[in-house]
Amino acid sequence: MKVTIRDVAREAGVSVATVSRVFNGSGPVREPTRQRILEVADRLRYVPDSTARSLIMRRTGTLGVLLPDLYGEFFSEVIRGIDGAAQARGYHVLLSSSHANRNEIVAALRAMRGRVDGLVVMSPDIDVQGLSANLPESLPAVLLNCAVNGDAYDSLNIDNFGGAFAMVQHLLALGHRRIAMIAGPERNHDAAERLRGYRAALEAGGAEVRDEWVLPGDFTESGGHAAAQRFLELDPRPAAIFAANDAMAIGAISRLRDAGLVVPDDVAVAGFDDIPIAAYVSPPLSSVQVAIAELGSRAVERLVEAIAMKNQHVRRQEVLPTRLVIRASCGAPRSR
Amino acid sequence: MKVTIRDVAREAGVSVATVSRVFNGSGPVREPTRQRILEVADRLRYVPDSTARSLIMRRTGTLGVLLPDLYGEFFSEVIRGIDGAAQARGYHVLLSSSHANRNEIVAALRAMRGRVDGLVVMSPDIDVQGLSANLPESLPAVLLNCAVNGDAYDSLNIDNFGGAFAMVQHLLALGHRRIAMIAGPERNHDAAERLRGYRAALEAGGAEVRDEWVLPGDFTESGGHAAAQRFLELDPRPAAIFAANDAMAIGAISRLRDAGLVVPDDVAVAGFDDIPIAAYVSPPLSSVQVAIAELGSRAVERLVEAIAMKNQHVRRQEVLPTRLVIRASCGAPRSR
DNA sequence: TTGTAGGCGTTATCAG
DNA sequence: CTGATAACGCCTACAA
Repeated sequence: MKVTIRDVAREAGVSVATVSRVFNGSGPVREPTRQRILEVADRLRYVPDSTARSLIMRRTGTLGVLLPDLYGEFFSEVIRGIDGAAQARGYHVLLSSSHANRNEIVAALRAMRGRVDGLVVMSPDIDVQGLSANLPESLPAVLLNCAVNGDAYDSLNIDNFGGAFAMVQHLLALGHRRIAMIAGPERNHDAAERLRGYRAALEAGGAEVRDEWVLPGDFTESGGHAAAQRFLELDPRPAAIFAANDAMAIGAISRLRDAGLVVPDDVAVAGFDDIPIAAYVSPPLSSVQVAIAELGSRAVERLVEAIAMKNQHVRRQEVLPTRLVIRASCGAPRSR
Repeated sequence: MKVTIRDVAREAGVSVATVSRVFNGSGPVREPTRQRILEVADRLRYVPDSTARSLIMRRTGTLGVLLPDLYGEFFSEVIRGIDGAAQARGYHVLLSSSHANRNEIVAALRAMRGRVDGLVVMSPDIDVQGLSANLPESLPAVLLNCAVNGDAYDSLNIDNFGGAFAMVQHLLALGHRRIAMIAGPERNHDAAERLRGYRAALEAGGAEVRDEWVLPGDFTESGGHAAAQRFLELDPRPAAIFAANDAMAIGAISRLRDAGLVVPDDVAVAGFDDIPIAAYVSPPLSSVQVAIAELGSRAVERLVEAIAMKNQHVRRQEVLPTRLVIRASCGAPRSR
């Protein structure tokens, strides 16, 4: 049978209240009594039942994390950041990932109700409106990479627009005039912002903007590969490609190489995210660096704060800066 | 205030027992009554409190997952497999990752006690013995990639030895006689097995085995990069490199290229894991494919089974097969 | 078919 | 300082 606080109390010759006080540091307990209780508890291998605790304390000590169907290193880095920060603050992490559409997110959200003290929700799919209807007002939450409209939620975003703008600006400065883009998923917020940054930079630089130069993609290597295929059929063919993320950039480079093109001599390529592997591919990939792990840890910090404040705090919309990392893949165009 | 089962009962003019029966499908309830209760519950937005449920039912509906400090795509794939399988079976996933040493694993293990119905533990660090002392006998568990000694635990392993053996055998068949290896972390079980497979294949093939050809590594790209640096200083220099994982293989290729060497013409390279990106790097990387996501989902399947059987089932030690994926990076040596 | 009442293991509020 | 005892929200015999 399971050993409960009663067993310890009986064995130590005290009441359950005293045992409880010892384990919670609440209320005073005479030192000898304390020692005896601790000794007995240890001998009996007593561990407080966390379920019973959360029932009466109305606190689970758990943070819920809802993630979409993420790929590769981005996913693991975000989790690493979240998990690390949560552990540091004494919280557990209840993870639910691979949610493709809103219905799945909402379902997962309901399933987590009551099991967590707060929620980190990453839902780059554009419709957050429906989400808000299913987010209990009482449950603290931090939104990650969402198209957040007003100041109704705590949110954390990457500076997608600024990063894309800066990278395209850099490509222009290198002398590339015709720049294609491999876009991210249709309804993805990050993807949309990066596309917007691309367009804005082209306009600001007085470069040509053509719809046919925006190739559809899906954030995967194979998607980038397929997009590069379409790129090859373009006429005239742009001199550079800006991919909405690194995975697609790498997939694209693979296809270009198969076609006998040399990056960056024939086509310059740049990505977004600066995943760890970007520095090691061939040629090393220029990218827009975002502190992925920090995105996760920062979200947890904010969430824990919101929980402590019992939601009586001021909601903030934070935007994490990006940084250009220039490597060989976007080298200056072949001089002529 | 929170809406409880009592509120629903009162509002519907029945007892809490009936409401409970409706929500659990336990016991018979007259249809009209059922409908009325459901309607009231819906209107009141009643959701059963999972904490109270698990307290009395002695079941949390949650699976604990303990992972070491994993890198990149391997990590995300395992999680994807675990999470998917858990969701499919109606379980939640409590994640705790980035555990470097045994102490941390043990601490996380204690912290999870009582919060989960079972445990998936991945602990490739060689000392499982200490782990067993801290695993409550009553808690079902499945060990992943552990150096499991006997049949005391349910376990799941990759065929590290067989995969490494097959790949090195393939390199030998291509005509490479001198083959170096970039090893994984010192105390890592998978790494040790892959090294053993490498050595066995060399011996079986009558090829030379030299300790200096085993370069230390740590499963990261930068580790592979550094190992390749040491490889370049070898004299005579082997014609091929077998890296204990893909990340290191990619890091190594990067360093070789910087040195002006062409893969596979000057040096053949092969990796292990076959992470998704392996097919898209330059040159495409030959690797040993393991169904990473399946490793995770299979573990969950086994765990759920163990939970259902209340640990009264026969423990099994399962080994997942690997498959050689040959791409350009290990092409035949330059003819001469 | 439905209701009553006794826990599940803790914490918290009072008295003592 | 310590001990009863009432919640916390729910499930489940046992009765009716």
